Amino acid sequence: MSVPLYQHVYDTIIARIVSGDLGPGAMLPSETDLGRELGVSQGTARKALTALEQRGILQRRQGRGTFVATTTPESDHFHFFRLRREDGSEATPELESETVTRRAATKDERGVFDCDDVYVIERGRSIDSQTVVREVSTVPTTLFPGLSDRSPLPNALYALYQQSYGIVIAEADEQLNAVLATEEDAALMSVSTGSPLIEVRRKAVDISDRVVELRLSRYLTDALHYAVTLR
Amino acid sequence: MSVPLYQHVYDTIIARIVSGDLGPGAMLPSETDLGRELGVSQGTARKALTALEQRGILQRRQGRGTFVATTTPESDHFHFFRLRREDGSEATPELESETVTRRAATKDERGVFDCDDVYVIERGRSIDSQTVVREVSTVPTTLFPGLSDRSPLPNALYALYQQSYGIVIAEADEQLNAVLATEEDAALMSVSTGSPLIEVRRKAVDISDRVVELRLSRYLTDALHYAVTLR
DNA sequence: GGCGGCGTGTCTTATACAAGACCTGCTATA
DNA sequence: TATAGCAGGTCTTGTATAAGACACGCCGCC
Repeated sequence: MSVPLYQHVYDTIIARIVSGDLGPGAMLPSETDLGRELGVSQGTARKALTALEQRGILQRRQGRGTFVATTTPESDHFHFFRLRREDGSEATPELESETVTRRAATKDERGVFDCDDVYVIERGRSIDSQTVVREVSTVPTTLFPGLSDRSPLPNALYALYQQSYGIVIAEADEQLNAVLATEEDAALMSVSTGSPLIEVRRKAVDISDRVVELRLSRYLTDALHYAVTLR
Repeated sequence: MSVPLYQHVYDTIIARIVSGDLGPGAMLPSETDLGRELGVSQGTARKALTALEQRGILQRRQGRGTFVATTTPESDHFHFFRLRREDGSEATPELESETVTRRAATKDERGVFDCDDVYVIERGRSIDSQTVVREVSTVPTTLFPGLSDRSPLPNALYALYQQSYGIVIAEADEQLNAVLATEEDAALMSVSTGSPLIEVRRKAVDISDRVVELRLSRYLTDALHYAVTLR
């Protein structure tokens, strides 16, 4: 018995979510039923559910049941969108401009995506009527067929990924640098060239550990800041 | 019975660590003994230990025992120091300059620290022979008596906090902005005035949820970046 | 509106065995 | 004789089971 039983339960649930068998918001069987179904005890099923809950993939409510976490534009969006106002409040960005194009993947992209073509989503977004975000997302066409037909895309891309493609983002690795605004930045963001910006390179990973998106963002942090908690 | 039993076990262990009863690296009683000592079952003690392990406060090794996690300068330091080289490798900063002073707390500081006086630690740190970090840490004198006598302080402040004051940092809230280098920055970091920097305002919280440090850092991100993983 | 039942997750206990780490002592071998 | 190495014993945590008491949310019945 090399892999523990609870790991099997864990993997099974992940597989069901990835396959679309369990959609966002779907209710899971009770711990007892799940255990019986998979041939383990309630406690073992519970252990797997607890682990999935802690990864944020499931939500449990006493008296109600266990549900697949829903990436609502409001709640989960701010997990991966870290800009906050100075008082710490969440600021919902508005879509200002968008272009979606398709092109051949670069060698690097082919390495992470294992795909020949990519969609490139360029967007400008504003908070409090000030354009403060400029970002370029790159996703493989194999995982997101027909994405360009859906333009304009919703504000919260990850909610779209989940609802329309069954892809649940679980993790995002970000690398931040301070840069100076280019003329292009300045034109879009209505600041002067040479203003300081935060540039973020993101690698987004879904619950089955595939890299599903690369993103390059530039944030204007005059009235906002990038907030993060380290534990 | 409003609070669960495992919570009591959890709190007891935290209290023992905070009081210095359990120092870094100390071995805890076995699950069985701990349970017997606190009047709960082994499984309940285990639940508390698991929660503490997940918070990174304890380390368990099968066959060995359970230990208070040690904040080694090498391992845990990088939990809260996020600068990385472009290839993602950890870069150990060297202390370039340091001054420790004592002054009266501002109104804001009094609010978070509940203390009249603070120590202010100003430091410049370098990576790969290039000064890239300039930071000002503020800590309450009540929690860190005699801190100024210890100057020069070790590179990893949080290891000092733990080893000499029994204060274990559990969480750091950071707010990042892009700024331009002032003349002061430029002089210390050997870059030209107006270079883009990342400014970080940090609030460090220990395991008993006290704010124990405020820190303002400026990072030069030409050859490095600030790396973070969102989950 | 209030009460009670039912289904859910939550907490706690008890027990058993598996697996890793360490020590001790025996034994085979040089 | 000295010692390397193996076998067992015993400590630890890790995994798994079963069972019961409890809390919460919901809904139907009175």
